Formats: sequence, C-alpha cells, structure tokens
Amino acid sequence: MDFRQLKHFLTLTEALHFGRASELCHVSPSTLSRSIRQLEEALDAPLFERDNRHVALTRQGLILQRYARETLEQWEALRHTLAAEATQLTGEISIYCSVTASYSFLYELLSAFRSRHPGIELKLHTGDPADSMARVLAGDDDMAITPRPRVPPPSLAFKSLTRSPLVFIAPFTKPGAAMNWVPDTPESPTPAQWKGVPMILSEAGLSRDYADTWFKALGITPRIYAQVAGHEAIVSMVGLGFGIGVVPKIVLDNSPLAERVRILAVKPELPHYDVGLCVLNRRLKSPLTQALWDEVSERTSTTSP
Amino acid sequence: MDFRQLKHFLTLTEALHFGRASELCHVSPSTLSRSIRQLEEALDAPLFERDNRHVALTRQGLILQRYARETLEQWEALRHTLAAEATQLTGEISIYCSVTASYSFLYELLSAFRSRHPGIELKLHTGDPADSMARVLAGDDDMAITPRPRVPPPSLAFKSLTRSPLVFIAPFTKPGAAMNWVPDTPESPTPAQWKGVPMILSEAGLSRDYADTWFKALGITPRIYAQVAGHEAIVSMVGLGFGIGVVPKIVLDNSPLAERVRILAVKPELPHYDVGLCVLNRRLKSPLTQALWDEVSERTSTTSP
DNA sequence: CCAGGTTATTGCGTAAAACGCTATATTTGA
DNA sequence: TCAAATATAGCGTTTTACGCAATAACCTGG
Repeated sequence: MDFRQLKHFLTLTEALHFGRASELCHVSPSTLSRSIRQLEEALDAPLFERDNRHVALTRQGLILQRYARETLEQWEALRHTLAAEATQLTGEISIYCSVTASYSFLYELLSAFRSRHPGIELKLHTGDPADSMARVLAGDDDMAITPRPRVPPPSLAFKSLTRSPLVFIAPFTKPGAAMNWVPDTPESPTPAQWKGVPMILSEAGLSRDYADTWFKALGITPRIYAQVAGHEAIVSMVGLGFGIGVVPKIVLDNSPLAERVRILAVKPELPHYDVGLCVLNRRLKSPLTQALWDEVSERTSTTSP
Repeated sequence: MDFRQLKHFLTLTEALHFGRASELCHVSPSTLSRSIRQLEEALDAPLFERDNRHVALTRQGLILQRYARETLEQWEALRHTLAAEATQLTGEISIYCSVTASYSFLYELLSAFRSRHPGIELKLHTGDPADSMARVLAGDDDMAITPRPRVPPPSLAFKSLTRSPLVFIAPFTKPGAAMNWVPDTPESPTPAQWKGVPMILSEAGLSRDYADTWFKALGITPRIYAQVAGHEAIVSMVGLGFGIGVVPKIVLDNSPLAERVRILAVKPELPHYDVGLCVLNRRLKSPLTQALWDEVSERTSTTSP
C-alpha cells in the first residue's frame, strides 16, 4: 500500500472519470485502473461502482476518502515540520561540568551558543570533574567540561577551552596566628618542610595525579588530611585552616572564599591545567553536538585528538 | 512512500539494531538499510544516527515514529471497519411510491427487508405513480414502485410485486338519490350511456392510458370532469359524487373512503395493473439494491426485462 | 437499426525497481 | 594484533510497474 495509490484514489473520487483522473495523475488510464484495483484488493472492498459510462463512490470508498485525505495531509505536515527542524536546529544537549566552569568561562560560551541556536535546549549537570569523562563514555551526558587527560581514550574528542595554572593554596593568616605547618620557603621545598603538612587533595582526577607526581619528584610522602570530591570543597577546607590544597587557579578566581586563602609561590610549579570540552567521536555526527563543537572552535584554536 | 517502509522503520526504532530488525521484518540487512535510506531521502532528514556499532533515533526519527504508528493503526482500523461493512450491509436506499403502496403490499416487504438488513436505511418518497420511472431515470431515487410500462426503457429493470385489477368506480348512492349520469347497464356500454358521464381520471400514467384506450375502443369521447394526480384523490372525488373514476382496485381496498364508492361491473374489463419495483440496471451492481431485489424475488416470481 | 464515439479494462512486451548474496570498512574487545 | 560484529555498497537476478494496443460495452445521432 503506497501513497501514490492513495493519491490516485483521491483524484478519481474528485473527477469520477478514469480518463480525466488519469491525466491529472500523469499516468495512463490502464495504470490508474490497476492502481484502484490494487487498493480494492488490499482492502478487500469495492471502492467505486463503475461501468464504461459512470463512476460512483461506494460507501467503503467514502470511508477511505476520509482516511486518505488525512493521511496525506499529515504526511505533508510532517515534511514541513522536518524541513523546519532542518532549518533550525532543535533538540537537547546534556553537558557535565564543575560548578566553577558553569559560571565562569562556560557561561559566556553557552550564552553565545544559545542566541545562535535558540531551538537547542542545554541541560547542565554539575559535579566533580574527575567523573566527567566516565559520564561521557557511559553515555550519561552528551558532553563534558574536563581537564585534558594525559592519555585520552581514542573514542573521545577533546577541544581546549581555557588553560589554568594549578596552584597550592594555604589559609590566609593574620599576623600572629599559629599555623606552624605552612612551609617558610615554598620556593625551595624540602622533605622536612613538607612532611608534616596536612594536605587536602582531590580523591581522584588530574589535579590529584599532578600533586602526587610533584611530591614523588621531591621524594616527599605527603600527609593526607582529607581527600575531597570537587575543587570548590578544597578551597573551603583550606580557608577554614585545615591544611594546604591543590586546585586550578580558575577555581580560586571564581570562589567566594578567595580572600580566605593565599596562593603559595611553590617551585617547581605544577603543570598548567588544560580545560576543555570532550565528546564521543561518534556523537560529533549529530548536528547538535557538531554545532556546539563549532562554537568552541570559533573561540579557541583547534586541538584534535 | 510505502507502508512497508514505515513498518521497517518502526521495527528498527524498537530494535535499534539493523541485524535483529531485518530478521523481524523477514528481509536482509541490506534491504532494511536501503528501505531506511529511501525514507530519509523522501523526508530529506536523517532518521537514525548510526555507525557499525550503534543505532540511535534522531529527533526527526522520533517525530516520524509517532506519525508512522498512527497511520498504520488507522489503516488497520480502516480495514476492520470495511470488513465489518462487508459482513453487514449498510447504507441508504431511496424508494419512490404511491401512498397506497407505502402502507399496503410494500409495508410487509420492507418490514421483512429491514429485519434481514438492519444496517440499511430506507427513505420513502411518496407521490404520483406516473412520475415514478422518471425519478429513477433521473437518479432522484434509487428505486420506485411503478406499474409495468407497456414498453419499458432498456436501461430499467422491472420486477413484479403484485397485480391489481383496474376498475371503474361510481359514487355509492342511497336509494332515491338523483345521479342520472351513472350508466344503467355498465356491462353493455353504449356511447349514449357514457357520453355524458363526468369522468375523473389521472392526468397521466398507465391508468389514464388504459382508460383512454377503453373509450377509444368503444368509440366514446369521454367528458373529462377532472384530471387528478394520484389515484387516492380520484377515490375522494368519486366518493363526493363528482363523477366516475378509474383506479387500481388495490387503491380502493386500502382507502378509508371505500364505503363511499362502488365498483361498476363494466365490460369489457380493463387490463390488470402489474405493479412492481423498477431500478436502473447499473444500480443492480450495488449490494444494497441487489439485496432488496433479491428480497422481492423470494416473494414473487421473477420477471426480468 | 447501424455506425461512430467514448470509456474502463485486459494482455503483452519492455523498463524500472527491488532483492539477496558477497565483499568491504570500521569499531570494539580479548 | 586479531577476531567478531555491524551497516553499507556493488552486482546479477527476479519481480513489479508501465504504456500501448486491443476489446467489450454503452450511448447518441443519423
């Protein structure tokens, strides 16, 4: 059963004459006759009473006429809907990111994207950046803001958005406050100075990896006071005086607790933290994710995996 | 665009796997792939995002899914509706007849027909039998109760229902009433007896034809007092004493004025009046009219044109 | 009554479309 | 690195659709 047959049928219901209807359909009369016959067989019902002089619609034909009109109208409506969707991108992208990212660099990016593609809905899920890639790989989110991994999985595409130094932070102390575990000369670290320092680090993720590497390079076994999920929480605990932490400077710049902590001028410096957007390679085929990918490209230089 | 493609599409939306969907559709994977491609081309929109490992529905695909479900469901509903209609005849037959016919022999016929075919609606239009064939020929009514014409038009089919004598009727008079124009010896008609008789005849139709023929055969020029449309009106005027009329006996038998008139034992007798059902030959192809035609056959012997 | 015109359908040969099989490219997991 | 799984493209064969020509039936006009 084929739309062309429905169109032939409707034309004949209007013309009630095989010759004229066949002309309107741009087929021969015999083709039209067969088309109608096929419909009648598909439905096992006579649609027209006809002889070589008269064509009249049967009651069954009248019922099919209603159905045929509606179905073809809805098909046309569907095509228009899909054409409109092709013109304007619509749909939903879910993005996983940290709280800091959500109201710092990402805010401006997504604002520009929203005004360019008003039909696209963005769903932000905030959480620990250490979980970001896992969520994308598992398909829980379409995209994530994540630090660039040292060895990216081959199925992921990564594009840089910004770079941030990774810094050691200590509590900001008034003169005379008693906090004797803060190293006197952080620019010249020694095991003796750092072995008693209560460290507040991420549970997992790149900042934790870089901190571990830093200590190992200096032959220091750090005293871990707390392992925390999320850099914002590290800023809080350091500000409360519990210890020293390692966070991306951007997190500090965007924290309301920034005046409660100070950056230590630690040498050697930790590597810069490359923050960007990651997505499954195969998801880049989707016009939606492709559009956001392009938006990022226009703002930064491309870093393809 | 073809229902088979819609079915393939729906199966793939459920399986989200070309191999399994192609099995469910009883086609090869390459056929299914092409079927989906054809739909995508017809709609100029991607319906699935897919690679050799994943198949995901696009937003456009979701829209088509809704349409496809509805359209195929409605098609099945339509088939069931038409199947039900084929089992039980439904529709409308319009019948033209005289008032007498409507509550005499036709009443019982149509009662039986109605209980056999409750889905068929009957529309009765009453009027002068002289108009009955014209109405059928013009398509104003599907069928008509009519006297058998002497030369039936070739496009009409006629089937007898009943026969009725055609009779002369005079006013029923009490002894001593003064009505000197009623012939003394109607069994021996003479021009002298009948020339002064005020005749009340149909304007047209068979009863008029037969009356004219009767008078002509006796060399009588009748004095026409009135030409009336409908036999029932003739009975009324004769009962009121205006003259002598010619009507089918069945009309008299079914008239509330029967006791106001008497039948004259006129010789030679007028021909019997063969009353039946007439219909356009081509209308007999319709299951409805065919059903009523069969009902008449079962009650009477067939008289085909 | 007959001939001509009109109309829907059927049969036939040709063209177009559909199909399954096989090969291919790609991805993933062990 | 290799094997398995998967969607797609190419090819030859089969099936379906199509227009042309013929046919049967009906109606009209001479």
